[in-house]
Amino acid sequence: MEEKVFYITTPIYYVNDVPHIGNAYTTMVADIVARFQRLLGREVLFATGTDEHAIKVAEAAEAEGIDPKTFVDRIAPKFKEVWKELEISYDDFIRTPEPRHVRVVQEAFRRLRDSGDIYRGVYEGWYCVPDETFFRESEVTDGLCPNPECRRPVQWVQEETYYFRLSAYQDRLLQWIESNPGCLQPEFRKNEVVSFIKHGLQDISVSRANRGWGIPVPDEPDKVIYVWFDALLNYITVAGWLSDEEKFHRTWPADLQLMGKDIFVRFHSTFWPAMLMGLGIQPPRVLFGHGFWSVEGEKISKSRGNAISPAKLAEDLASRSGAKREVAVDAIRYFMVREVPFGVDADFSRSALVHRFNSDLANDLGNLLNRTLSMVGSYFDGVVPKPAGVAEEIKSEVLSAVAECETALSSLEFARGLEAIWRAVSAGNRFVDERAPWRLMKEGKREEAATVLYSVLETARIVAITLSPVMPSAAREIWRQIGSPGDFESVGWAAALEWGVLPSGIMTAGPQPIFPRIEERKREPKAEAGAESPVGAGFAIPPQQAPEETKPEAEEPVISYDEFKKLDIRVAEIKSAEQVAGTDKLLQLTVDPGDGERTIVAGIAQWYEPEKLLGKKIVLLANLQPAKIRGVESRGMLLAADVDGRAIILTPDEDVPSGAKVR
RNA sequence: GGCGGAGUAGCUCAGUGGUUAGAGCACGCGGCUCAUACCCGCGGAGUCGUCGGUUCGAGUCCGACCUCCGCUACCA
Repeated sequence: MEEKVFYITTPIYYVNDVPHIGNAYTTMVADIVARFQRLLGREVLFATGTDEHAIKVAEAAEAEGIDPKTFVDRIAPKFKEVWKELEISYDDFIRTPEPRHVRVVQEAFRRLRDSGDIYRGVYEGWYCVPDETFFRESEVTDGLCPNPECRRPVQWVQEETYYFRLSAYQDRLLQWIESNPGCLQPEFRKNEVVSFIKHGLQDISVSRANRGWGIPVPDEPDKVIYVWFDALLNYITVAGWLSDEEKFHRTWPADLQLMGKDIFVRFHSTFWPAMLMGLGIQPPRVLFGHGFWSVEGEKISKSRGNAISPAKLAEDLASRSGAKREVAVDAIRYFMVREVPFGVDADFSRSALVHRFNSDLANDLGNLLNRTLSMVGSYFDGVVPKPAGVAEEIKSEVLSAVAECETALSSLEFARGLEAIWRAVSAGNRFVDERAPWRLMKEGKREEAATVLYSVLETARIVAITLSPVMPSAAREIWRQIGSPGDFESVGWAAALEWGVLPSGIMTAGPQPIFPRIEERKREPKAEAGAESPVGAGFAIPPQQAPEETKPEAEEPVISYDEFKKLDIRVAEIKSAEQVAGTDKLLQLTVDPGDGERTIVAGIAQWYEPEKLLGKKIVLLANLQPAKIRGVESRGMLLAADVDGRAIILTPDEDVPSGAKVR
């Protein structure tokens, strides 16, 4: 008997949405799972695709004066391009207009109609064309679509339509959920589904008037099939339903269907399994509704213009760090599954990405490889040394990390899996530190040094394997640099469970930093972490406004310690001072806050003479947004006591060096 | 309004009723010098949201309340 194929799906995406960080996330996660399963030796079918029959699509085409098919034929390939850039290893890419799919949809419709699950009725009420959604009379109060994202005018329609008897599946759905623990994940979203179903399910309209785009209802060409009915069925089209029964038998039910939380409850956890039940097909094994990404704390929306393109983001990251483009893609994949537990909402911020990149990838992993290969180069001519024995302590740490990683990845706990890998990385760094091969070499203990370095290379080999589902290119590069022979693509997870596989005597490729550190600002690394840099600091994330400033605060505002930490206040020496031409209050000062001279403008001319200020130590707010005052750029603010409008400069109680931090 | 979840270190979070509540990051100090100014070690005055209860013992169980979030319903 042939083994079940591991079948994993993403939703199929609307073709009028270019992939952004949100829907790329679903696809990246699916890719990670697919690669992991292949690594474990499973045959995998990983499917994604495009949903092209929406009325929105037809309208967008019309707006450009072309027919819908031409329109989608132009857009759909762009998805493939983006997925390729993001290293998405899909096996099948389905487009809903494909004949194999049209046939499935029509046949499913016909069968459900024959069995009575789809019946003819009349719909009367409000209809929102762009949303393709019907609303009850009570829901529409002002003639506008009740969907707050939409709010466009609705139409009163009265038409014959087909309904799917969703209401009949209430008990069967609840029973399915109850008797299949884990079929709806995460758990807290399962509860939402149960609660939704228990409130009562209404039959759902599954046809629309034919406006020249969509899959026609069998025998009734004046109607087309509702896009969700159409779209959901893609999952069984790909699996071979009606076209390849043998394949379908090996593939269905899907092992994992991933999607965002927005389409989890109503569509994937309710309508979809009910449709399958009506067709006599098993529901999928696991449906997973993950959380949403915000960007710099704000909801992703086209109108805000913060729907960042992951490909563009990778390009920017690459250019800022000097990493190869595919490594930058890997870094983004890493960030998105490492930053938060899978399932919950998360925020994508530039500073968090840079932080992860520098500390996890560059410092911990990259540098481990770099320092090791560098020593192998200088002590052993770049040849993998022969160990004198097995270093049990690091071996056991690494192998237990692998075991935990496997458990975690199997249960979709990616962050935990990566934490486990990083424990192996840390073990490597600690081992190098404790054994200090540079000291061993000085003491002439060459064999011991060989054992240490070999052990770390072995750690790197194992890390490369376990990391490869998340970071395929970086993993391949690690593999190459340590000189590991053989085709990396054909290595399996089992090779990570064994210690001592890397052959001695082979040449390494020498250290070439895979993740070059991103040096953001040379002189103020501390303030950088939390601060939002106001001026174009790279990355395609638009600068944010500061909304908290606009709220009127009647009471004395309180700031958190965190906010205080953002202030970079330092002692600075005044090097020169002169009146700003044409003003009577402003002095232009050259000050040295410890990192070189800079110019600031201060409104103290009425009380201080320029000559007397020379050499004086003042207190400077150094990271105030630069401003041009009377044509002079001021990069900082002198702090002074305000006594009835008069400024009194603050100076240190004792002489302190320029640059001393004030806190 | 109903249902559900969350509230633990500066931040993000772990934490089967059982000694002095943990991890990572950040911060501070020390060490090392192979390495991408990296890495390693050490450190912490936490009302475990509030109040009450059960218990020999509660971050953990129960009740009430406060705050935030999600889903759902907006029907007297």
